[in-house]
Amino acid sequence: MRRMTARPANAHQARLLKLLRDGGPNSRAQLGDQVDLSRSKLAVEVDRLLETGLVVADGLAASRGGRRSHNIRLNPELRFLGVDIGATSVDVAVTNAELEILGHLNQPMDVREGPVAVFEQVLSMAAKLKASGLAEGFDGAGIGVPGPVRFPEGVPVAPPIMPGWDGFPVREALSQELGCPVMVDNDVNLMAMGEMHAGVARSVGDFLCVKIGTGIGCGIVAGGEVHRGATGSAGDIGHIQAVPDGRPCACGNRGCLEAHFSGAALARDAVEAAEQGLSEELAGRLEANGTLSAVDVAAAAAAGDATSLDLIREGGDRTGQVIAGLVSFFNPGLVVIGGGVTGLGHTLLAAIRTQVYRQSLPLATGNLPIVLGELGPTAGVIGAARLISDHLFSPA
Amino acid sequence: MRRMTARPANAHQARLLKLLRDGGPNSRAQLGDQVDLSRSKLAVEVDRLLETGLVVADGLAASRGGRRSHNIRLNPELRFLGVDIGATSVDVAVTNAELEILGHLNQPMDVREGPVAVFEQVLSMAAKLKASGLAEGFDGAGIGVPGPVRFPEGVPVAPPIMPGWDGFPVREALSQELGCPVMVDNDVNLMAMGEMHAGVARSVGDFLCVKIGTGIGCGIVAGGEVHRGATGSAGDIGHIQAVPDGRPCACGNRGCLEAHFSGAALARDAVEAAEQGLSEELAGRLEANGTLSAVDVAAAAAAGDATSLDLIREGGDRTGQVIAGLVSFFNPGLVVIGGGVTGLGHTLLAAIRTQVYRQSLPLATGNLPIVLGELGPTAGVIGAARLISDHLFSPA
DNA sequence: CCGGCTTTGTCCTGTCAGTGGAGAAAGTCG
DNA sequence: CGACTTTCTCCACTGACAGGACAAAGCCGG
Repeated sequence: MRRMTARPANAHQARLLKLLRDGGPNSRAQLGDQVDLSRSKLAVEVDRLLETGLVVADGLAASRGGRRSHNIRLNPELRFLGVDIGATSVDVAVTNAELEILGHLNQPMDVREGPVAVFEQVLSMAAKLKASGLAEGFDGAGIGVPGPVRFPEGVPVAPPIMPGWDGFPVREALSQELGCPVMVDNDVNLMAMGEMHAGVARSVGDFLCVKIGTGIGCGIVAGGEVHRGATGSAGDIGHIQAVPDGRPCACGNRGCLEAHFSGAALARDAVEAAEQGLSEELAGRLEANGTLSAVDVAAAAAAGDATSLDLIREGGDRTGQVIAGLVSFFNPGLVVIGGGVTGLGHTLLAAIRTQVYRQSLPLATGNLPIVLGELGPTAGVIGAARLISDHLFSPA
Repeated sequence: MRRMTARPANAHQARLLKLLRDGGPNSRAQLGDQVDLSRSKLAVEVDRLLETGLVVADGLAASRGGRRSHNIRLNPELRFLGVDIGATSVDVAVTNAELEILGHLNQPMDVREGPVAVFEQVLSMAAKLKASGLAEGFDGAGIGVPGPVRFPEGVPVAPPIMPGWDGFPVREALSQELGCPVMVDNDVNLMAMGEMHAGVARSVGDFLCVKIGTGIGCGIVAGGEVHRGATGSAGDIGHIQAVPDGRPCACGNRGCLEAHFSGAALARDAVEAAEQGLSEELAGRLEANGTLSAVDVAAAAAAGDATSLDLIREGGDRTGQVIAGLVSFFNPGLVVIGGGVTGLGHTLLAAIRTQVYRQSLPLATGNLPIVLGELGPTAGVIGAARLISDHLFSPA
């Protein structure tokens, strides 16, 4: 199949495409109910969309007591590629135009190997997905990187944990390789978009999405729009001071949140605890694997290891204190916790909640749910697909 | 004169009104350059606005080498009332439709006297402004209160420092008394709007406006729009923890920013220092007045008093630490410092800057101006007038 | 099988917003 | 006084859109 190149010609068409994406197949009449256009005008726009091939009419729906309606849906052959580059792994997924995941691959990989090596990996994963028959090509791709991005250009800027990526033209390079439009964003923003599209944050206008993985970041959604900040570094909360004169951080300061709690910090603390003989559980795991990760701590905690539970609780306290400040400041309607360490589950969540509810003002916390993300590792790739679909489903 | 009741009939008219408000008088041709409409269409819309009386054509401009143009301007008889209720004083100003202040009154008053007493005061000040011939009536009023507001209804909610105001229908009551439309917002948000309209934040899309007065608050502007949060309490940063296990705060917690630095905290610390004999300068002033305020500390500091300078510096450090976190989180393009304690001037500013530049990431601070507000005590009333004019200059 | 009823989709006409060109009005300048 | 410029007005043409009439296609009960 030849890839789609059409874009909606006007705001009406854009609106219709997004309704079909978010609400699934619909009859013309159902669309008319949602879009405040006359039936005639609607019919015209739908016909034009049918001509472009962006949507198709396949078959008739069951009757509801009258003439049967045509099923209007997004072209089922459209394919988006969602790429989520984490600090230590790469996720690549194919979705249809309704952003349903058709195939998903995950591969451990260190971003610090640089853009060239990572791109090679991403492309080979995309090729594998294609080879398995899920796609013949891609109509668009979204990609998230673990650092600040100059959004309009799709270029990472001054990323602390990914040297070598600074200024690398991610958007342009990937667009060239894949032969389709590409949008680039920070991975945390994409997670927020994912949860907003298909996760816990559906229909919430203002929320925060805290991602705790190798580092810590926070997606900010205000009025339904992702807030990226003046230089694309909004949400970079890993280096907010959590502990005065605390642990030294890679950034040069002391007491940064990330230095006290994150996947990396937790692993480090666990190794320390094991070596000091504080926990047999952790020591055993360290001996077995030669190293420890957040997953080990989670497992040890699940097995009742007190030291691990303490580590998690303490980290949750630190994180909760910082989030409490952000809640006072931003007054979100929802806080989503996600990322690798969500395996720590309810021990972590309880600690965070306690701190936030204790420290923030009642008005801000009165009706504030603090919940785990619903989509887990797929939030990023869904958000990435959503990013590019938002772009392609807007008037050119 | 009968008050204006007309509103723009469509988006074009709204756009034109705002251009005239922000850019002053213009010819039809100049308007046409800014609005992307054909001359004919523009002429039609301008004529309709002339019919409504919202704008007037008074006289001809000097020729620029051809036919002289008509001066189109907002009706110079339009009057807005801007009200800024602070914790300890009330500001009331009259503006024309271009939001220029025609008259401004300030009166000390404690908000805790409750809405009835404060309203009486506001109305008498408004009456005095009318009596002095500045206005025959008001076409709209904006009012800021020092606490969270449920914005759509214009009702304060759970305001910590203004008991008795909770749920009081400010908008409705004032609208009834003045006989014109009224909008209500948090005072800090209005300060931000004021600085955005006519102050240092002109043409900045994302910025923070920290107001340090009796308490501390922060106006948040994202994408040119004020962010009010899920329950209207966004920007309430006074109770973010600045010092672990620090001073007890009225809110029940310890170490809140406001407990360590604010007009009230500074006065308290100054009295303490004077009583402990740490500063002759302050002790002298305390003896003279029987009390000390932030103004005294500012004066003492200006006179070189080391203790006062230390107090200011320490407060600036605390505030700077909190702002540093907010800068990392929000990544603003500008930080404005305003409110009563800006009399502390550059000592304060320097301390804040030092902390922010030291603690926030380079990308977020690289090109981040941290400046004092330009409008001083008029920021609030200008912002209030702007609020209601934004409302009235939008299609009904 | 037929006629009333419902729902869906199509067609057509009238209205209104908006464009762009012609030209009138009112200047400047040499 | 005439050539040129700028501003504003008028008018005819286009296209977006609403809303009603109507056709198509189903249901159901008799």
